[in-house]
Order: sequence, then C-alpha cells, then structure tokens
Amino acid sequence: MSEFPTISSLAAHEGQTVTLRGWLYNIRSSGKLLFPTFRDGTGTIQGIVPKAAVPEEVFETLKNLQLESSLTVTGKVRADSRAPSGYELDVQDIHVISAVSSDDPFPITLKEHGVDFLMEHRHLWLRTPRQSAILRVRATIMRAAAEYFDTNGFIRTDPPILTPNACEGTSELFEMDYFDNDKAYLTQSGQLYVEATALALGKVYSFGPTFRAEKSKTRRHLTEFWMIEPEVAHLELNGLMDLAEAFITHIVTRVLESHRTDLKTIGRDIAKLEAVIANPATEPGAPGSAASSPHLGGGATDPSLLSSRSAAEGSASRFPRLSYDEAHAMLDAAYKAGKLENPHKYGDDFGSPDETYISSQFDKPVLVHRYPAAIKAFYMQPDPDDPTKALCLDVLAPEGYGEIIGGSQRVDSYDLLKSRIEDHNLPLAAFQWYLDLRKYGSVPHAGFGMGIERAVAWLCGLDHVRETIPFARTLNRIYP
RNA sequence: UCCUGAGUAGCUCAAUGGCAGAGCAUUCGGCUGUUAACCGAAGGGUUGUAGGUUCGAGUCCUACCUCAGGAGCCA
Repeated sequence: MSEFPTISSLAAHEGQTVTLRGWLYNIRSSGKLLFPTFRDGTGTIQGIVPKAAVPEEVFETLKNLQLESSLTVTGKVRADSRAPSGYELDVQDIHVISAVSSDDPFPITLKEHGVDFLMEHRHLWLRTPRQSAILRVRATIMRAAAEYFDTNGFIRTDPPILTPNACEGTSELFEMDYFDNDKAYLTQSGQLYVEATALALGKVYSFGPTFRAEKSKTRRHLTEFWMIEPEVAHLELNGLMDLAEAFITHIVTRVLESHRTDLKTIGRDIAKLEAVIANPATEPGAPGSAASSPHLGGGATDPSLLSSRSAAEGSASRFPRLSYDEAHAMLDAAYKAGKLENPHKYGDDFGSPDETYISSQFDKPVLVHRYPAAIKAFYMQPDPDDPTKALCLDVLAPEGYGEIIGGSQRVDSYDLLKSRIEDHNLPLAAFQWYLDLRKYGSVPHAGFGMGIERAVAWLCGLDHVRETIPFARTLNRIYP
C-alpha cells in the first residue's frame, strides 16, 4: 500500500513523485492553469496543472471532470506557502476510476445548504472535510473512553439490546414482537445488567447503542445513540465522582493529543478544551498511573475509587462539585439578579436554561450531586445524611452543552429496593432477577452512563448532535 | 404532545395582491496563482398539497403535509 501514500502523510514525501488515490474535491481554473483539489479521506491537497506541462489528454480530462469523480493522480509534492496545508502537488498524470456525469452532478456543493437537504444526503455529506473531521474525533473519543476502562482494570460486559421490560419504567421504548406471545423492547440503558456483571466481576463497563422513543425534537436528542456505562462494586458516590472526572480528563487529553488539525477544521476553540485539563499536577485517573488493581475478584476494593468525601473535596478535585442545594442557590441568586428568565423551583429538576447557566459559571465540567430522591430513578441509594436526597451525579459539560453523564450509587438493600419498585408501580416479577443481586451478597455499588454523541458535540463545539454520528436517527428521520 | 417559524429553479434565497428573479450548480466562451476564484452567455419553474376570497394569488383565508427551533423528558 505504500505506493499510494495518504494525503495526510505527504509532508514526508516532499520533493518526491507520488501517486494518490482519491476523489476530485474541487477544481478552479485560470486560463491554461487548472487548480484541482483532491481528497482521500485523510485530508485535501491542491494540485496545479499548467496546460503546457502535461499531455493534452490529461489537461482536457481533468478540465471536464465533475466533482467527486474518483481517480488516481500522480504528481510531485512541493512545499508552497500559498497552500493551506503547506504543500501542493505538481500534477503529471491522472487516471479516472469513475467519472461523475454532468447530467447528475454531485449534489453537495461548496456553497451553503439547508439542514434538511444535507441530512437527506448524509451519505454524501460525510465526504466534506468538516464531517470527516468530526467522525475522526468521534472515533478517538470512543477509543479513549474504552481505553480508560480497559487500562484501569474494568472488564467490558455488554448487556442485551433486546430487553423484556422497561429499565426504569419512565422513558418511551421502541417495542417489537418477540416471536409468538412476547413483546421485546430496544434497550434504553444497560445499567441494570451491568450491575449484575459488576457483582460478578468487580469493575465492568458496557458500550453500545441505546434507544429512546421519546418525541424529543431538540439539538441534544437522538432516538438511537451510543452510551458507555461503567459499574463498580464497592464504589460509593464520591468515588464515582472521582471516576467521572478522571474519565473525562482522559478523553479530553486524548482528543487534544491527536486532533488539533481536525478541531481547527471544525472551527473548535481549542483553548476551551485546554482549560478543562489545565492543572496537570494531579492526574489520578490517567492510564498507567497505578490506579488499577490487578485482581478485583471477591471483596477486593480499589483504593483509587474509594476516596472519602473529604479527599474528594480536597486538592485532588479539579472539576467543580455542587450539591443540588448549592446549585439551586446559585440559580436562585441568578434569577434575583436578573440573569435567569425563570426561577428554579426547589425540588424540581433543572431545566435546560438552568443547566446552561450553571455550566456557564465554570470553564470545566460541573458535577452536580445529591438531587432530591423524588425526581430521580427508583434504584438510586438515598443519602444517609438526608434520605430525601439521592446519592446521584450529573455531569454538565461547559459552554451550555448540558448533561453528558448521569449516574448514581445504587440501592443495595433488598427491602428498600423492593418497596421502591412497588412504589413506582413497576412489575415486581420482571425485576426479580434484579432483586436477586441484593439477596445474594449485596454490596454498595455505583456507576454512570455517558452519552457519546453529547460528548462529541461538546468536544467538537457543534450546535447539534446530528453531526456527531454517521447516520443520525431522529424523531423525523430514518433515511438514509 | 404543546408553542413558534419556514416551504418559490438541482442548491441557497428574492419578488407592495398586478409580466417568475438573482447567486451557485450544469452547458458554451474568456482568463497562467486560483483559494466557496473571477468575467460573459445559454438552458432550467404545476411557487409543498387541496380548497376558498378576488377582475387578478408566490403573496390574503381554511385544512392538511413536510422540515426546523424550543418546551416537556432525558444521555
């Protein structure tokens, strides 16, 4: 394959004659000069074709070629300060693999298009530099997320996608027939199942698609999205917060390491991401920092994940942490100062404008913990210091990107969990296996879920999650 | 589900109730350093659908369809 170097690697081929495989991204002309721009999925490079320097056939072929025709192009790599990438290609020869017809030209032009048109042509929109850059960053985020857990002693245990019942009994689920008499539902969270695998293996995570049939029509919602969900036996809320912070820090670090060019293509303000991981003095969760425990069977605990509350609130804490009460007080003060349109009612969940305001007060993600139990899921452990609060956690991304992580310590008492299920009018029989986890050697445990697409939207600075996934599924769209 | 807004050329958009327009794209012509190149010309329309008001409707009215943004709910 080395005979076809990628465009991203051309700096190493300066002065050499190379043959690239790619597509015609754009072409301009000036009399007897052609300026074709080629792309190959790794980048773009502008070629230059003086009529006098190439065979007549090469000049005429290129001059009449439609955008997105596939081809191989041979030319000499030359550094040029006028080129955006720093290099140009002095074209010597081309070979057209497949020519696009001028009767039906490539629909995505370099001009602006509307959202509907672009989404209808998503399969072709992906070829544009910005969309390709986003998908590269997405791939790194997914890899870094899995890598964090893989290198810290977690075992990946993926839960089923077809489930027999509602996990939390709240969200709208996609329903389907399961053979003769049963209904099946697409999973809305693997959490209940990773609780089971966590009690088997200690530290686990799942990573897969998740489905919500809610009719949400906003820039933050997809009906199908990817979620990564760690679950850890013997972990309590403060350790969970440490884990979330180290996890996010690792992902941001990886993105900054290898995607500065892509982030620039996307138009991301990189300084905002650098601020998230600033203060490198403490790096408790980075891979290789001896945080992982080699064996976590039985009752072993991982000291790195069991920091006490006082430790969590000490100097090691780099992301701001607010209790629900503190966040409410902040919103209350903001409303009284005229910075918020509507008051936040104590006891209610935070609305979108509330989350935006809270996160705008910091340049790092904010951890909000201990929400009122009444507005949270049935499986969340009550706070022993104030049983009206749940030992839960939301992570709000900066710049108004909202909730990217939600998690909690889980109820570990059989009796309490059973009464919670009954209070929520959930079918006890369907949850018997879940109750078994509390019957046989229950321990405190905790976990969270991070929505990949919201994380990608935040890290790339996108205003809509539909650009964060190759083919977004939304309320009104399931094509292409 | 609710609220708001938008549907006119392949795309992005103009058009006081009075002849259907521009830029890009396509085709033809011009230009030896273009950066969404530029200059000239040509072709390209059932104005989302169905009714209604009017001498006359892209424009006003009614219903419906599609899409977008927001709310609720959530990651």
